[in-house]
Amino acid sequence: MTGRPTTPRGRRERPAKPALTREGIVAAAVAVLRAEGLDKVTMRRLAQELDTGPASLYVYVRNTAELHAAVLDELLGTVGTEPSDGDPREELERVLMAYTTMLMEHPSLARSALTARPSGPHYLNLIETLLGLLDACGVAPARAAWGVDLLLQFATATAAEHAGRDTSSPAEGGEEWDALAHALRTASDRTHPHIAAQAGSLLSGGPGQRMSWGLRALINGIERTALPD
Amino acid sequence: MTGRPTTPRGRRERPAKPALTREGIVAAAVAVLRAEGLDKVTMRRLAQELDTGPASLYVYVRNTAELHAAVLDELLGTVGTEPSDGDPREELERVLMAYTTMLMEHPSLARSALTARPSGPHYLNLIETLLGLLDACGVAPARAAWGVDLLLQFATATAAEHAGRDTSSPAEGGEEWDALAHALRTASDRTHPHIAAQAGSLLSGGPGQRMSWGLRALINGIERTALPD
DNA sequence: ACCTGAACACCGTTCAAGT
DNA sequence: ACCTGAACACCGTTCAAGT
Repeated sequence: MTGRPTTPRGRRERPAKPALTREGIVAAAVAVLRAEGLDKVTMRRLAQELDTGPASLYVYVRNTAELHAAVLDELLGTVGTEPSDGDPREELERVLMAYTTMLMEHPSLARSALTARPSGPHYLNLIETLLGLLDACGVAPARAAWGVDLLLQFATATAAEHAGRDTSSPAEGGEEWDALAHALRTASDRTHPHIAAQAGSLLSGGPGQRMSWGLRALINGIERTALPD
Repeated sequence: MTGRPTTPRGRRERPAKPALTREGIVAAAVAVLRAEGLDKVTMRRLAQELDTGPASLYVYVRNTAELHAAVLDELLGTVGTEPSDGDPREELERVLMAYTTMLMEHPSLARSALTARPSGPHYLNLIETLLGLLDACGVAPARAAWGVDLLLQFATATAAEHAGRDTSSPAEGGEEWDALAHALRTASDRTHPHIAAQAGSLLSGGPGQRMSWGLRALINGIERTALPD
């Protein structure tokens, strides 16, 4: 019974408890996010994963919100931002759809992103890309600058709305939404004539159609609306 | 030492532990929200407030998210929805500003609202009002129906973005935002030419101006963008 | 049916102490 | 400087048992 000494010289037994770094923490966070969702990405859980105590993480990360923002910037690396040669409007739609699709796989991360915006390199690249595309669409630069905010907010919020619906709790979020759908469908045309008349339209369209229409409406609005002096 | 009998007959000693009802729970939740913010509106805290155990609340409320949605619908009662005679565009802006302003006093509630939409009477009234105003602006009914979603999402998300900044933690959220502002200001014009050129515009404007411009852009976009067939 | 105590399985963050 | 154990002050939700 000599096997498996508890303090071996060999470096291969375990990854040998890698030194704690911000990158290591973020990488572990991304792994836990992919495997089990954002609400397992907690200080305590990460500490456990990295074989230390939660207090140690606070040397590298200010708080949970900052950690989530760093995770999002990391995932943003997935969203392609290579320049393209096609119609800039279509490209704009494509990039924002890609961003939204990525966030929809982690809707609770989208929720975080609304409050704690990332400021990492990938997020900057995304902003740069969007400004370039709006410019290519002929939108005045100052409008484009404010417009980027609007577009990113729309994409983020759209993804955030799906939190609770998809991954973690298939029941919960769905029921809230059903409650609203039911209320709209059964609204009295005496007290709520417009709702009663438009119930069909209010509930029509899939998420993709809504998103796509919303983006086009936003872009149309941005290029036509003058900034305040 | 006879004072303060522990089981008095008089009904005035305390409010006599009012019977548990959904309304009572929501009312207590609103009170706690006003006094101490949403993150004190917890099942445990409410139970304590109502002189019972947390388990008892689950008879009337499915979970915390549903409770928060009910609280929001309650607060929506504050947002005036009386018909007006002025310019419908201005009125539209006024109503949505009022909605946003209300939510900004409780930004974390806005965050909840993005996921768990209310479906109570006050929310329905708001939708009805918005549909009416878009109609008065001459927007085609089906576009108005999809547009209401866009407008409410924008207003809610704008309020939600301020969570963490204002009430609870004056430091935290501000620092995240500063990080982005700093990154934009110092972006290299070699790698990020558009950002470098537009840094001023990207960071200009107060929340009120941004909100107002965003609403106008949205309305312009909504009335000009055809629905998919 | 309604209500409850107690338990299960967690959280974020801080701080004094160690190395 | 970096790292840690332990503590403080909480959470949501469920369940078996009572009335």
